[in-house]
Amino acid sequence: MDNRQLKMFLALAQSLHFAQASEACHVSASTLSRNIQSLEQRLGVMLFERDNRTVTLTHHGQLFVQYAVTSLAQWDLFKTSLNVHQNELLGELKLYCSVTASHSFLHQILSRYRQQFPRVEIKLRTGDVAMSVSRIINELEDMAIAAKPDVMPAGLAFQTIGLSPLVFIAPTKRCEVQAQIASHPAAFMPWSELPMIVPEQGIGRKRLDQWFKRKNVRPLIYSEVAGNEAIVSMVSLGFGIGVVPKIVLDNSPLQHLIQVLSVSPELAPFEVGICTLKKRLKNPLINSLWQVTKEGIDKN
Amino acid sequence: MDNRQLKMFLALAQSLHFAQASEACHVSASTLSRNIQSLEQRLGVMLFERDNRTVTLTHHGQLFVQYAVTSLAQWDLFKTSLNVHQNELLGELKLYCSVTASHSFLHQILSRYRQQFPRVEIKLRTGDVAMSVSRIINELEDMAIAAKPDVMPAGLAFQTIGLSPLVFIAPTKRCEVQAQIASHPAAFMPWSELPMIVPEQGIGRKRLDQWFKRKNVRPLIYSEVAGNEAIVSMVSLGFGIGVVPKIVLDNSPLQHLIQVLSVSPELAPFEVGICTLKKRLKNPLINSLWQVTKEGIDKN
DNA sequence: AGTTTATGTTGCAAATAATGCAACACAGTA
DNA sequence: TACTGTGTTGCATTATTTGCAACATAAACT
Repeated sequence: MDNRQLKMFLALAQSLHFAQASEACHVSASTLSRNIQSLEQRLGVMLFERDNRTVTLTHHGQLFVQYAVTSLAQWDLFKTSLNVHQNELLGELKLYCSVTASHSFLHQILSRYRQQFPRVEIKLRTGDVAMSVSRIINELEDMAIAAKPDVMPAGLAFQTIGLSPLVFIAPTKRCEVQAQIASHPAAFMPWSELPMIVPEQGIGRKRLDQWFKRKNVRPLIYSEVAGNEAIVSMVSLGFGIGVVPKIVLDNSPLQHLIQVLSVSPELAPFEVGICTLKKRLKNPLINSLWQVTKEGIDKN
Repeated sequence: MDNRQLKMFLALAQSLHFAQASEACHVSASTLSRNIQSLEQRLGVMLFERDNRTVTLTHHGQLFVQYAVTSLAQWDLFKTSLNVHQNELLGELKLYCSVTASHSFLHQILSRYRQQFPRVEIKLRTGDVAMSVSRIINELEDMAIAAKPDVMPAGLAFQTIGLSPLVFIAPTKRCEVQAQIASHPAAFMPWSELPMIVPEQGIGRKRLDQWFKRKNVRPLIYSEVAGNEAIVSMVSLGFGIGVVPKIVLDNSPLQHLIQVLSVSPELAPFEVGICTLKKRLKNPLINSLWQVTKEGIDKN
């Protein structure tokens, strides 16, 4: 029937555990539950036996596994066969993203992409993620990995790839800043006296400004820099406190010099995705990466 | 991917005409158009060549026809195989509907149903369609063909099968009523002087009452009867004017004695469907007919 | 026994997506 | 030129899907 539903079914058939399967499919347990119910209703048969403690496949469920597997395989097969007949998509694609994104999100996408479209030359340019959207709109790039803007510019197509919490970071090595932090409990941090390293622009900056405003604190801005990696560097050297998406930290060789501060309220997470101009989605080159990305989201 | 979309695609591939195909699928042309677009986008390939005058399958489209056909066939196959393993659903199903419905809608559904579930005994009872819902709610019947109520009673599952305009009918043979009608143009019909044969209760009655109220006319009710077929009889005999769903007329052996009056505004059409209690949908017997009905809707 | 933990399901409000109408664009025809 | 037939698109409406929170249930501790 519907591939998404088949995938959910298979995930559950494999793990026999709603919570795990739902996580694997990036949906809530209730969604999974209701999708299975709908499948069962359409087939007029129970697929799983659940007794609130264990989940097991019924006989019909086992048969349906076979169906689901072959059905999904045939879909993949067909799509692959299209590529063959397409005589190899050829051309070049200008892609922009931050250093971090190139290590994490982009890497998995591109590796899949390259298998399917080996003849497309990817021109990858890295830079500050805050610039992504404007570079797309000005058509300096074909596509970009970007943070989801709070208000989506008209004509921009955005597809979320993942979330990353936005966290406060501080140096761990002994220094003035570190001393200030160590001498106060988290709830009484003297924000107006702590030097901040803040992004020059972009979502991170906006979130931070709002956060301080809400706390009614005027921050002490030590310096404004471009690029999340730069923030990590500055902070690790003891210049002050910074704010970066957690994923930047995870990929940083400097992470052992950094500690995450717990603050309240937490900052809203960073939403990372791939974007391009809507009108350019018709371009086969651009569409190809767009589609591969879309499928990549559920496949892990 | 999604069966509904595959069916739309095949319908279009067959007729090569959006308007026709969309009608065959019971959707608007715009819906069909957008579904095809979405399919094309997901595949990253054009399936049809349209030049605003003609529609033709592309090469990729032709390949996709094969895929779609086998994919749908396999789904059907699987569902059939379930029935085999189900070792024949067995039991009896109490079904209620009007005489007319038994001739039209129900007939096609039951013929398909019987093929799939030959061992289920259908206890069919016919009667006034206006009684359907109450008989269901009181569990006198398992399922019923009914007119969709204006406000759906809680716990009632209703699935629309088709629409039928609600029309005014009058006798064609020479008689007093016929003379009155013939002597007035449609726009100046003397409604307060024409004898009406009206349904005792049900949707038809409500619609009619509203219609007169809106026209600010107090109708001359000659008699109140139960059952649309009864209305046709009375009208054909010259007792007065009636209101019935057009489908009743189409199936009546008396239709040559009847004329349809055009009125303004037209009455909202009658919505016919199958209904049962929601909680009873879990019953495999009831569910089986429910599902067969659901699939029957798109298959013509 | 009583509490805690683990797990699937359901009510409900909010977010998303699908739909049809009406307007539009475009190309033959009268 | 006006008109007709055809597919597409903007937009408001409707229907569906979703996730959170509350619930229900059963095992495992204490």
